[in-house]
Amino acid sequence: MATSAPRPDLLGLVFPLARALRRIEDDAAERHQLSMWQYAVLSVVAFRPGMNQLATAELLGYSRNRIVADLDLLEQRGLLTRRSGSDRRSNTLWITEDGSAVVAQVQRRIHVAEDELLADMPAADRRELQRLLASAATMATGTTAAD
Amino acid sequence: MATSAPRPDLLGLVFPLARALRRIEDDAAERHQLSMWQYAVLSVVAFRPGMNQLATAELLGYSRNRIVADLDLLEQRGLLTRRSGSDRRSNTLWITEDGSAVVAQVQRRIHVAEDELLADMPAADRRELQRLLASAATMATGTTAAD
DNA sequence: TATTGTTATACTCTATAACTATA
DNA sequence: TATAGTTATAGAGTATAACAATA
Repeated sequence: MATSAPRPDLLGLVFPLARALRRIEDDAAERHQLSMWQYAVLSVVAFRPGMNQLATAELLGYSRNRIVADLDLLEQRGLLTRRSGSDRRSNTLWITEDGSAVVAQVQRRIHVAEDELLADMPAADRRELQRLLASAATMATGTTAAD
Repeated sequence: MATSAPRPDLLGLVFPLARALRRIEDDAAERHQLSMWQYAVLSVVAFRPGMNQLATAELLGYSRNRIVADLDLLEQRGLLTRRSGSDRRSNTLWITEDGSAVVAQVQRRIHVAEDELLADMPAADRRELQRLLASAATMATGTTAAD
């Protein structure tokens, strides 16, 4: 009589993948002297320009405190700009041409590395995994932070 | 003509789920005054007893340095025991009855919380997500750390 | 009074190196 | 010489609180 396999904790399945993907993003961002979070912020600004700092941080599940220093660096490098809008307390964030180029380059490298990581997974499974992860992410946050 | 959606970074999909699952494990472990890693170590010892410290740490993608203090605490609480085997440099790790009970309790709570988190996902999708995550985890590590 | 951005501080986590005892 | 376990330390990452400017 075969005993059924014990139910695994989902984190035990997600964690190794998350760690590998984190490493991929770290490495790709580092080639442009960016941290993973700096790249993440920049890519949100690239795909959803015009939001203020707080909304950008919250979309990423990041902190309004920590985003400040990252934006300082990104702005200093000419990858984005801060503009004060009608509400003079808040800064809206706008991507620059250089910023767009950096996001595109980093993202290209990330996608190549992702494809290598999952090379042995059939394309249909990969699409299905992506769909299910997007669905789970929505349940985990109430909204999706993926662009 | 509709523009196709830009390809998302997989980390952007995995991260929110991983964070939610991490929080679930933190909370469940904390009820027994354990950290997530202490619970993870204990559960490896429960399901794969007799391994030494190094092998246990490596299975988790954890550090042989950091596992020491965790094992000190777990042993002190009577949740596991260290025994020196034939090679007197290495300690094999063994679960106790109390340890098994704690793992079972924490895991039960984790599974309840996971079910709540993914309550809106059809059961078939959840099984499929689990299967695909297990497959991806294997590719990310060369072996699966899930028990 | 509440909100956005900002800064400072303390705390946790993590990585690294070095030591010991065995082999 | 190499390995398992252990310890100490420095660095990175994170959370929290408080302040200024504006609403």
